[in-house]
Amino acid sequence: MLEMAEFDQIRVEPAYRKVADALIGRIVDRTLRDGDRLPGEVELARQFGVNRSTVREAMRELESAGLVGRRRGTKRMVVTRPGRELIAGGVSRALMLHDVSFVDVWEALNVLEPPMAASAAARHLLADVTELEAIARDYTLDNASAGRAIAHVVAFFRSIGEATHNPALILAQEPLIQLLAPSLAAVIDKVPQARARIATAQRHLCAAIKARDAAVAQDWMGKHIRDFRRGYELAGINMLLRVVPPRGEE
Amino acid sequence: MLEMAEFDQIRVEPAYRKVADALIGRIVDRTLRDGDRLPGEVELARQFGVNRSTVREAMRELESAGLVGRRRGTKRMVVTRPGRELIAGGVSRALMLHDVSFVDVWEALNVLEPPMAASAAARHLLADVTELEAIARDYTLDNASAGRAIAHVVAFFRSIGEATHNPALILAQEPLIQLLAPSLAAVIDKVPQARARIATAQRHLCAAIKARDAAVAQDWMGKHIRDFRRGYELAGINMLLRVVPPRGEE
DNA sequence: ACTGTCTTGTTGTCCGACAATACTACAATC
DNA sequence: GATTGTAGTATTGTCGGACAACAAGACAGT
Repeated sequence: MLEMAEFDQIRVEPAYRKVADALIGRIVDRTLRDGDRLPGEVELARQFGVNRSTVREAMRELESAGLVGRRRGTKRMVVTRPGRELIAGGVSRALMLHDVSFVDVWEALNVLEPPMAASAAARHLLADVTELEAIARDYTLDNASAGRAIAHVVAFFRSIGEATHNPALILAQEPLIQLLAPSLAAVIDKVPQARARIATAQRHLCAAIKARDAAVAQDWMGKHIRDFRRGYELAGINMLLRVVPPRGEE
Repeated sequence: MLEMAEFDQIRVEPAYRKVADALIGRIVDRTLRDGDRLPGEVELARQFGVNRSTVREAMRELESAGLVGRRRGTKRMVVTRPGRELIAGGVSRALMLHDVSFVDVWEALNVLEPPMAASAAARHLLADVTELEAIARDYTLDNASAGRAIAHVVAFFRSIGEATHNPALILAQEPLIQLLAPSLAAVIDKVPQARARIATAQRHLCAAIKARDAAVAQDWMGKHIRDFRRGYELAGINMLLRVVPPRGEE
């Protein structure tokens, strides 16, 4: 047979995709801005010249991407900017499905967090440090239950993220925390000294960040993260195991 | 008025969300695995006891999350694991909408990439280095057009990511590359020495990674990333500007 | 100032329908 | 034997219309 250059694949996009893309385009190029109310479904169907069902399918796509949403108990859709948790949720789901292991997550945290602490020390505003100290205080006062303790630990990391004022870092950090959090319960209850060591690290981190001492902050965060790894080892958790979804929450 | 503990908000989820959640649950808990063919829409509608339209809306949600998809030119939906580009696309869109700036992206790359190079040096397999060298060669041979040059640069970063064999790092890196790439065109054409410096960095990185010398790899990647920043400065780009979506591609 | 009531617009869900096309099996042709 | 045509079925994409539930106002009654 004669050799011949292959043809490009011809892709036929269904109407609901085109509608979705059109809307996404308008949001990305800021013709539609955060808070704007979208026209109703019938109106959109009229404008695009498609059926309302088609518009609705497109809408579901935008909705799950966090680009549109409803305000509490309201009916009309408004344009929204995708929230951290939503996006990070998608990322952590993807990571789980790609068999990410505990070491993988830990390694990523080990890469990310110390420089983030340094950046927080350099860039934080006054309110950030207040918030951070409040969370550290909450942790020391309310860490009896593993669940509460972890919630505070997670909040502490998030708060350091906020203090960097860098959305890219914040969003990179979030899925890792989400993946780590559920498994921390096992660690924190099996390792007696864990709670105290976390408190110490948080105290030093607060102080270093407040004093804008990036080097010390980075250093203590490094210790902090390495402590987590030691915790896993002491708790006898095989870090090559893949991260699994949290138990059925209902 | 008497003070009284507030009630929890009661949330009424529409049927399409519940259907979507049910399906997502099955995928996340691996009852449905990658490659499995889903039942048809009518069958699903029967099982859930809802209308086909409702199933379809749920489906769009899963589809846009990358959890299901169609193989080229086939009709039935199959379960898929969300691909890097798709997930990263959502993340970079979110970052753009949150007004991430060039410094933000650069800072994140500066945090992430050097340790990734180190990790790649430590963990790579033979094939990884072959691939990496191939890409470096492609770059030196085909960098006349800015577009081609950038494509190779991006591929080089991705390849280093792959060499770490850490999905968490790979997925953290991808949105940053996606955001940086389009703007590199302006840099690479305005800074004469850029192409040569990139080639040098790639050469040293290949060598260090191949020799499993993590320290040197980390070091050169640091130089490489800092070069990008210098490039932006030389090109006179204000790094506090927010990253904008690439021009209309059609 | 608060509480019903009414109207209207919008969304969530259903039903039924049809065209286009993927899939399958089988016959026909070279 | 391998490719190509044919027919029948399953499935998706899209449409039109329908209705209940409910949010948002407007308005009146107390």
